[in-house]
Amino acid sequence: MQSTLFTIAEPNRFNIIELLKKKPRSVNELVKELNIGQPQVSRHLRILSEAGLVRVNRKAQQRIYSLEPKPFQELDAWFDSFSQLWEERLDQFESYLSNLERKE
Amino acid sequence: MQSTLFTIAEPNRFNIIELLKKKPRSVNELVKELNIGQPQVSRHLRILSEAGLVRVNRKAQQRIYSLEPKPFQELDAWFDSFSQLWEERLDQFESYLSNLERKE
DNA sequence: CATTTATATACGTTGATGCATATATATGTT
DNA sequence: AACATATATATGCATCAACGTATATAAATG
Repeated sequence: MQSTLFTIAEPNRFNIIELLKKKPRSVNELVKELNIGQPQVSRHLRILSEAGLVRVNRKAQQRIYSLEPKPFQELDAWFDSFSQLWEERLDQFESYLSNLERKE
Repeated sequence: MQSTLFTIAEPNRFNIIELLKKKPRSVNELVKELNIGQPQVSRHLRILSEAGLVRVNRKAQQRIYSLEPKPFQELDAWFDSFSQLWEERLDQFESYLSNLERKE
């Protein structure tokens, strides 16, 4: 799951993911919307594919790429586990407030 | 927010974050729990600090590092935006099911 | 079957990043 | 003030990953 994060963090791959989140696209569509060459797009798609983040569907000569939900679910869950962070801080703030009250 | 992701994706920084999530720690505590040298830990903490992911509190010679909640909240929200992915798939599955029923 | 369109791969170059070693700074202790 | 502890920074080196160019494969079309 940590390697998933690494894969997503690369700026171009991040942009590809943002585009694919809206709707599946062919390689050429991605090339037009990004500012990198076709070989780079193909290469990043390959990396995303090997990481299990996208799936491919053939349509004539085109390859239509779309996002694979599972890894994103996992990361979503991981980031949820940080919610304790701000909840604890809120608790601390509340006990600070009740201390104030006691003093008054 | 994308740069935040990039900062987190580095394996050692990821581990540091996992440790700090449990509780704040001094540099030396982190050094003992990770398999890298003190200068590297300090360097990664600096990067995390500049990215606004951690805060420092001095305690004698020690520097106690802890996580800053905001950026994690942001990423949590970003990954939530992917939930549409699997919900849509679920919708498709459901309409597929109701199609089956109609045919029967 | 030759050509066009769509995509993938190979290769060399370059820039970024992490590490180890050495050193600097800051605080505490005697 | 001298020394010890805790942390930060500087530097040189090695590795890795992304890019561009060129080329290969695959499918459609005339």
